[in-house]
Amino acid sequence: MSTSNEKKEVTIYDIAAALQISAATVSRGLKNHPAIKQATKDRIFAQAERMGYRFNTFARNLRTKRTYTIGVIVPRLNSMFMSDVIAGMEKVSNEAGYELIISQSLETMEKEMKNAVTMFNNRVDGLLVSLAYTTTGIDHFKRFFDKNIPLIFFDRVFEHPNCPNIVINNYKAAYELTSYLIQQGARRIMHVAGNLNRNVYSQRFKGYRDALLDNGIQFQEGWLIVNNLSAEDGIHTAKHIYALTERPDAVFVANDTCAVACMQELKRNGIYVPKDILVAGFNNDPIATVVEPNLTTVNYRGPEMGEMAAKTLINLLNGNGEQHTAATIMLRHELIIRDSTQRPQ
Amino acid sequence: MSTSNEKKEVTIYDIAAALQISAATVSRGLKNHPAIKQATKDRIFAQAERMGYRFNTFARNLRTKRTYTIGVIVPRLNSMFMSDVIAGMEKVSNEAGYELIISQSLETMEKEMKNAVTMFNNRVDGLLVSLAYTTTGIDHFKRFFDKNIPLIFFDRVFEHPNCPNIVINNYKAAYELTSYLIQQGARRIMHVAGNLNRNVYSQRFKGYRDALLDNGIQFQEGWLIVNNLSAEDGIHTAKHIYALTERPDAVFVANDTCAVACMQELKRNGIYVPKDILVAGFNNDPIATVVEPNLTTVNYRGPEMGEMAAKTLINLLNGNGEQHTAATIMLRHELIIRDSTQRPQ
DNA sequence: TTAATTTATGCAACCGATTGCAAAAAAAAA
DNA sequence: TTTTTTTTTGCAATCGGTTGCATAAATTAA
Repeated sequence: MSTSNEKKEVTIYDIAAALQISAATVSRGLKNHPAIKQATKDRIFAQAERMGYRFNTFARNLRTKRTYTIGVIVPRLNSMFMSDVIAGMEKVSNEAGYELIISQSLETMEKEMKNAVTMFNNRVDGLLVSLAYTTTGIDHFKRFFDKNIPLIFFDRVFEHPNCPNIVINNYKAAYELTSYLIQQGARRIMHVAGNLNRNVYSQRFKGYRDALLDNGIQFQEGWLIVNNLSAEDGIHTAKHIYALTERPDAVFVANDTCAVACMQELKRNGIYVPKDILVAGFNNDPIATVVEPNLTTVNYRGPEMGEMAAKTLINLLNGNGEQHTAATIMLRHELIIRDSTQRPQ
Repeated sequence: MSTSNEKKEVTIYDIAAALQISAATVSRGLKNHPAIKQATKDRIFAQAERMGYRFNTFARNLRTKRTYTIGVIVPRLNSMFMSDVIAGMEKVSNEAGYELIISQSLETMEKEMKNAVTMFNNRVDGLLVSLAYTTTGIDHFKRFFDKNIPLIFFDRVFEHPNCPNIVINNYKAAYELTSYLIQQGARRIMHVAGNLNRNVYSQRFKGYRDALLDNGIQFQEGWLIVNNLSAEDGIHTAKHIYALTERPDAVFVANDTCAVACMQELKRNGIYVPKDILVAGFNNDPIATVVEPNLTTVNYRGPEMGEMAAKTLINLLNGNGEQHTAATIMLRHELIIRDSTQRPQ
């Protein structure tokens, strides 16, 4: 095993012995317990410092059965949005004395299940989850419910009596965006969605469809494309559109990655945006301002979502907010209009 | 405190009692110890399942003084590169029975120091670090050296006798890229670098400078711009270039974000890439293939770097590789030539 | 059938902080 | 000075696996 030239670890017993007091006093002193005289505390801290003491989290966890740790499971870390979300969570958590354990499901239910087990074994006090693409149910979180470990979904959520949800109003955002496209003169509007089992995509689809409906446009089956919203899917979508005899005059894609890829492939095939077709995305990724023309999209602030999720969880953990734990918290979004949907007159 | 309607936790003692055997046997059985008869193991596992037993990590950690946890500190999570790195680390770690604790320094030394303390208190068995932008020294890792906790730097590294480094050959990559620009006919080549205290930027600068030198081009002080390589810095850089009386005919920027922003701002000011000026970046971010023209850059595979870093660390932890722990491991990179540097004839 | 091996299991002392309760010390009241 | 009250501090059991060493059980050899 490991090179074991580490010297013996210093414990509160060592400090107690050196100071001729009891370990109990040291334990209390170190955590600033009011029953300990200031003078004693000072001596304890000084001695701890002098001996190079480090607190043993495990001994405490073993005893208290709490870890002051929050588990986070997200599909992927590599988006500005997720990074922002996590930064927000970290801020709130650290201020409240909690640590974060982060893991990514890489969009598969299988990995998500493994992550859940790991989190469970690491005895996180609570869990913040945004569901993977392929997740079909949430039985893998049952153990958390059984043990009364609070679980909060954010962004990609699941309706469950035990779980508050933190989301944006995907329905409304899609409705607004679609209405805007109609207002720009579009009549044949396609929608590229992700897995409709995920709330974010089903809600966006519904918002889109209802906007059509409310504007007297009959939704046609062929206008809906469901795929994984990857860049490759964007290219496929463009090819599909290109091959249509009756082409759409606008496409609303449920994320920016796919929208951008689609737009570029359309352009390569001589279909220009926004001249020939309007394109809009969702998320406001950095690429949206790089692609030409710049992409119209929906922005929602990640830090806010992360903060809200962490705050809600910590309130639950501290026993506050039991009286009024909201089932769903909706954060605000904003439509960002750029050149990709500005029909030239 | 928390709603405490959780039932009593099941322990190996409960399993032992139910099966009329000793806790020691249960403990060994659960971890598949060869000294336990298969039949006994089967009974143990079945009983554990039946009683809803969950392993207590803390009791083990307390006893073994190992956590099977690896700490990871990175500047930011929100890049494809970092996400890839972490995916690679996770793969190798999980296969070897280790968990990852990930935190981001958000490019500041202050946060990095805090993260280091957290990791230390969480008793990670080892640490994988890529340094923040503003980090000026590594005293905050001294406690790890003192306790003989292995620390490996990757990408943004620091030379230290105790720490293996996992990097790419930034010098060579920059040298090759610059040579290529010269070959394309460029003679007045600017370089936009990040903080020169970070190896990645100083090495890229040196590679650039030596390539000039070796091609008989005299490096001029004004050709070097040092900034934070953000998008805003890219715009500033473009404005700076625009204002020059004697403009460069090529710019080599040390990352893609900044390169792209710079390119776009140049374009807005009527300076066209690659007609008027060649632009190259570094990293091969997704935006490099979205911007027009597509950006020439240097690719290096994150997963490989993550895997290598984790492997090296785990070898150290397991006591292998002590005889030949390399001080520096260099991974391969590749020059990716795209339109932004193709001078039209 | 008995002795020599091999295999399987148990004993019990750890790891280090926590905390209810009791007792000692110090301060205030009588 | 004695008694009462308030502060401080200590005792000791507890959390739940782990593991060296000893012993019992099962197998094999004699």
